[in-house]
Amino acid sequence: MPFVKPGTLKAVASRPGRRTTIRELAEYTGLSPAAVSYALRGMQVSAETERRVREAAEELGYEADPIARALAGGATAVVGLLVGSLADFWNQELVRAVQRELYGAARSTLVADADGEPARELELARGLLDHRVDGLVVVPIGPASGDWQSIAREVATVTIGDALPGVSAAGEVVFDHESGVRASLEHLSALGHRRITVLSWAVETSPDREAERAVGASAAALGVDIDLVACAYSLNGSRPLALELLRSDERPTAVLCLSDSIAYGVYAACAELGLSIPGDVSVAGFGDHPISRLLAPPLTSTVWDIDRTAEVATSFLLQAIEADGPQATLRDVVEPVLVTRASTAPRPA
Amino acid sequence: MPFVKPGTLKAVASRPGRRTTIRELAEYTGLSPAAVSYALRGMQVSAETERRVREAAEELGYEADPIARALAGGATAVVGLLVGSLADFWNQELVRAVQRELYGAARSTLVADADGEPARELELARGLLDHRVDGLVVVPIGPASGDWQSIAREVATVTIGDALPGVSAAGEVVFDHESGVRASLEHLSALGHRRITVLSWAVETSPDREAERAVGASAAALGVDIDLVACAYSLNGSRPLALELLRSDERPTAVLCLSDSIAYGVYAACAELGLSIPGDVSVAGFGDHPISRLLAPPLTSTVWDIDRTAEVATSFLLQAIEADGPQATLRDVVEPVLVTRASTAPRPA
DNA sequence: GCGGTTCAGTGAACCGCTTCACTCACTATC
DNA sequence: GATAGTGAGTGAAGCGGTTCACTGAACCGC
Repeated sequence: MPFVKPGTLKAVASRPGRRTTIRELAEYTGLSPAAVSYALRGMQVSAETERRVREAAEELGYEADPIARALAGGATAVVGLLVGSLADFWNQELVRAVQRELYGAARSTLVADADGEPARELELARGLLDHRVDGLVVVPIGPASGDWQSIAREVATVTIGDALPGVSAAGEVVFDHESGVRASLEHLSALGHRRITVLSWAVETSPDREAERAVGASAAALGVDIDLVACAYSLNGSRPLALELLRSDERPTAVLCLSDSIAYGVYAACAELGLSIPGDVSVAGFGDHPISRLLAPPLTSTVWDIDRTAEVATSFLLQAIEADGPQATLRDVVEPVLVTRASTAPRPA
Repeated sequence: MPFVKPGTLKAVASRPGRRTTIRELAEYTGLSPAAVSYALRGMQVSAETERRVREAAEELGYEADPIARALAGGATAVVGLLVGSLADFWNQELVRAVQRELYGAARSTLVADADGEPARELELARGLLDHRVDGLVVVPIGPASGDWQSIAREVATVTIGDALPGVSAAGEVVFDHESGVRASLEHLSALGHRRITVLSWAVETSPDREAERAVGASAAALGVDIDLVACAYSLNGSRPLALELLRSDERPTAVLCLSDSIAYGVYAACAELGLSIPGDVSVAGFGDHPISRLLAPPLTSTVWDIDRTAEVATSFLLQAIEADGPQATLRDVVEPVLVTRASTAPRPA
């Protein structure tokens, strides 16, 4: 609480050396520390006592120490946020949005960044647990595993984007990747593109992901040729790859990037090579970061509503934390909306 | 440590229910918990004992519990990162960069976002302290105050961007705003602009900031008219303001935005109003976010090297944490580099 | 051979909160 | 009217480290 709620400041600032402890509060109210502890959490005590304790807490500016509370097994009001890559702009926005929601719920955020390496995910998650986070929000990039299951059993866990199959998380906000991919490929196909390169960060890390499977399925249905290529998750990561790709003899006429950040790298590469978008190559993104519409040219992309995603995920998490026991998995599917802008155009003759 | 260092995973995963404690390790080695504690931190014990303890720790997969350590007054390996606004893209990148540096130093990050409200800063900083962060990285937006001084005394604090005057922080990575502003205004002035609007997020929150003072000084020297306008720190915040500004009868011919994010809002507004950049209005940013060069048109901006800033700030912080006592303030000045791109052009006739 | 250091290691208190097991007073039950 | 049952509150034992004050042995020089 103190981390985010008003009122703290004055109190803490006015302490001479150290903060008020529960024992002092107990002494002040003439109760035992145990009673105070219960009262503050609204358990076991009479209404009258609770009122008295709260009043005293107010007067003395008492705020429970999150660290002590954590050690004793209580809640910390800290939530862990584990993202696959902070270099990805969509994820950056997500962090902001989740942070904001959690601030509203009087909780702070321990952020961990797997930096594109799936192998780090579990390690980071464990680290978050070591810090006694009350809950975990994960944007997974790696495969599910038994370790995840055991983590999900230990702490309320909500996934965003892809679910962790076989893991009974407290909540899942999943993207309907399949329909997003299909819509994008249909769009490009309708523009006459027959050879499309799909750049995905997940090709190697979780190749059986829905999105990648959808690529194959849609391609078959549409009769287009697809090159599915693994690509780092960021502007700087995708630029070199895009350069190589666009320099090759068999340059595709269209590139679908499974993240806007990747598309930005393609833009940078095109600029370097003097290629025109969409004159020489059409580019589509995924996620629709707020900046994408401002690019030259504005990027065709698929909207995954960041604020709503964060809001739903947070609400799932808070519900799970309150419930404090295994519940049925809360689930929400985010439907994509394809926004066509000037970065995609009919295939050049 | 466990948060980030390899080796943890196996160990922790293999625990049946709970992790190894220092007492178990003591029993295993035949020493007292105190000796083990000292040994693990390389104090007071013989080399032989230290070796034995480390070996045993390895075998048992022992990792100190950060929470218990924190309560007892030790280090947590958590660093607090307080930014003025996570809605600002430059700050988002900074968070990523700092995170990355800290990961390299086996530390995790508690992120707090003042969301553009200076009044929240201190409260959030206090909250970070409650969580016993070993250090604090602050990108301040509000004024300095005695409270900051007391915080800086309690924990190693490094500021980025603006310093907190009067506060003896452990480190300061300051931007040479003055020279950045001067270069930008000279550039616009040289292009013939005589009425320039400067959009700054700091006008109200810290009006005596160097950057804002520099605006006045440079304007006088160059003989241009300046409107210094307060503006929220993000795309969505600046767009409405920009709309209003550009719709007015006295539309400026040039806008200098003291953050690229603000410039993005101006871009969005121009798009809505059908105004051409730089045909109708020249726009310059500040910070040079990696995306700025990809906009339509590419944004003239002032480079503040994010990765280097993060690197220096982190190294200052780590030095201060190691030193663990008041030292002289470490200081680094980041020099701006103006990059002129297509968003600025001669004043329309 | 003796007082004085130094070094390695010990025991116990403590950080501030939670919770278990228990008491005590009071009410409901037969 | 004795017994069980309940609700409110207490005491003390943790949680897993750190650290202070202390002991015992080895070493020092004279």
